[in-house]
Amino acid sequence: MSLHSHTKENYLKTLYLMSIDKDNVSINELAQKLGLKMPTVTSMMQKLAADRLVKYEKYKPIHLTEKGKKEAGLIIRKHRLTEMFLVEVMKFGWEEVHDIAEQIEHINSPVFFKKMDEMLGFPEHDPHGSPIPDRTGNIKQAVRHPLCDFNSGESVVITGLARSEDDFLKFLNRKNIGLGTILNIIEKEEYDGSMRLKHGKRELLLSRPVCEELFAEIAAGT
Amino acid sequence: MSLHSHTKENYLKTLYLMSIDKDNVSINELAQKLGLKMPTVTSMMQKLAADRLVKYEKYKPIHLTEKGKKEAGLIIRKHRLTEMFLVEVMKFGWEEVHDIAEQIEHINSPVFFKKMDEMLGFPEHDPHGSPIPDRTGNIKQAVRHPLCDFNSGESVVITGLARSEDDFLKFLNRKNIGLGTILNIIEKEEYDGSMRLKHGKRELLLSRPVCEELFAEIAAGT
DNA sequence: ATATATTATTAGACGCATCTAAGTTTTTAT
DNA sequence: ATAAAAACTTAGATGCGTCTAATAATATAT
Repeated sequence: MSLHSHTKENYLKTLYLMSIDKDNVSINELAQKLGLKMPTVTSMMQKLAADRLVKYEKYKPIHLTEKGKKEAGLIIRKHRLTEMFLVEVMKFGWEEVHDIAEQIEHINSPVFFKKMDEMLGFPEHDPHGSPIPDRTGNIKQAVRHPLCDFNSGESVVITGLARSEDDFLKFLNRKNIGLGTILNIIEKEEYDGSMRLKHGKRELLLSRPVCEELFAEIAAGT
Repeated sequence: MSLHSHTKENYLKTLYLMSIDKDNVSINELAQKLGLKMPTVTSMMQKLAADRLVKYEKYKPIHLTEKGKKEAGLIIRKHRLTEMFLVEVMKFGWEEVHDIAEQIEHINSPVFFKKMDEMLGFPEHDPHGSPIPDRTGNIKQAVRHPLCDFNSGESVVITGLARSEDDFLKFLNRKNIGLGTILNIIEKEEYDGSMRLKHGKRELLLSRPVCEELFAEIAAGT
C-alpha cells in the first residue's frame, strides 16, 4: 500500500495511459502530455526508476514495471470509479466529470472508494466506456473496434470512446449519441470515409475522424 | 475566487477553528495544532500576512482578517458539506467521515459542492451538529449550551458536539447517543459533576467531561 | 557520410514548506 | 527587580518539483 506523491501518481497514470497503444513512451512525449519541460521529466524518471516503478536507461524509452503498472492501475481505478459515481449517483453529465475525477483520484481512503464501488454495483466500465481496473490495479483491456471498421448494413451499438475531451463529449450530446446508442450503417462514403447512419428514426452523418473515435460492437439480436 | 495552496488552506482553517473560542491564537498553539515547529509557522504567517489573510506583527498574537475568515469559511463549508454527504448519501458512520472530508475539502470544483448541497437540501449543520458556512464563507455561530449547564428535571435534546474525534464518537455510539437524542436529567451529582439521565427506557450515567462536550437545548414540547 | 535537427542529459537555480541551531523578546517566578 | 523559562524570530539547510542554459547523444536528411 505504498503511498506516492500526487505528482508521482500523475506521472504513473499518464505513462500507463500512453503505453496502452504506444508501448514506447519517450521523455519528450511524456513531457508534452504533462505540460512539463524535458529535464523535469528526466529527473522524475530517475526517481521513479529508483522506486522501481519504471524501467529507465539514459537515452532509452520508458517502460512501467509491473509494480508501476499496478500503482497506475489503482489510480485509474479511482479515477474511473469516481467518474461513474459522479454520473450515476450525483447526476453529472459525462462531459463534466473528468476534471473532478482528476482531483478525487488522489484521495487516500480505501473505504471511500470501496463504498463508491458498492453503491455502483461493482461497475466494469466508466461513463465513457473505458474499463475500470480491479482492486489489484489490473485492467482487463478488451479489443475495441472503431466504428469505421464496420460495414454498411450492419447494426452496431456504441460501447466506448477513444477520447473523452469535453468538446468531443458535447458534440456527441448534440448528436444524441451515448454509450448503448444503436446505429444502423446506411453507407460508408469511399471518398472521405464518412458514414451515413440511422439513429432511431433520424439520419445522421459522421465524419471519418469521429468514426475513428467511437468504439462499437455488432448490436445484440442482429 | 483566489486559490491558495493546500497548505495555506490548512493554516486558515485551523486558525479559524481555533479563533472561535480563543480569539487570540499564538504561534505556539498553532504550531502544536498543526504538528509543525514554530519557525515554520512564523514564516507562513509572514506569507499569509503578505496575502492579507492574517494580521500579524512580530511577537504578537495572530488574527484572521475578514478576507482570511471568508477563505477559511469556504474551506470549512466544503469540509462540513462533505461530511454531511458522506453520512447522508454514502451512509458512512459519523465517526468515519472526518479524515475523508479533510482531503475532499481541498477539491477545487464549485459545481461539485453545489451538487452536494442540492442533493442534501441545503443543510445548515454537519453530522456532528456544527454549522455549515454559507456560500460566501459566513458562519452563523449560534450560542451553544453544554449539557452540564442544564438542571435536573429538564428534558433536553442533543444538538451538537464540542469535539468530533472518533474515539468520542465511538463512545457516543456505544451509549446510543446521537444528534436529536432526547435525554431527561434525573440528577446532577454535586461531587464530580456527573449526570444521571433517562435515555428512552434506560438509565445512563455521563461523567462531567462528557457533559461538557455535548451541546443541548430544552426539548420541544416540554 | 557528414551536417543538421531533434531528443535527452547535466548543471545549477528557484519557490514552497519544512527543519535545526542560535539568538532575541516577552512572560513568569522568585 | 532580576533571573529563569517560555515563546518567538532569524539564519541557514534540506527535499520536492519545477525551471533555464549549456552540453551530449541520437536520429534525420541530403
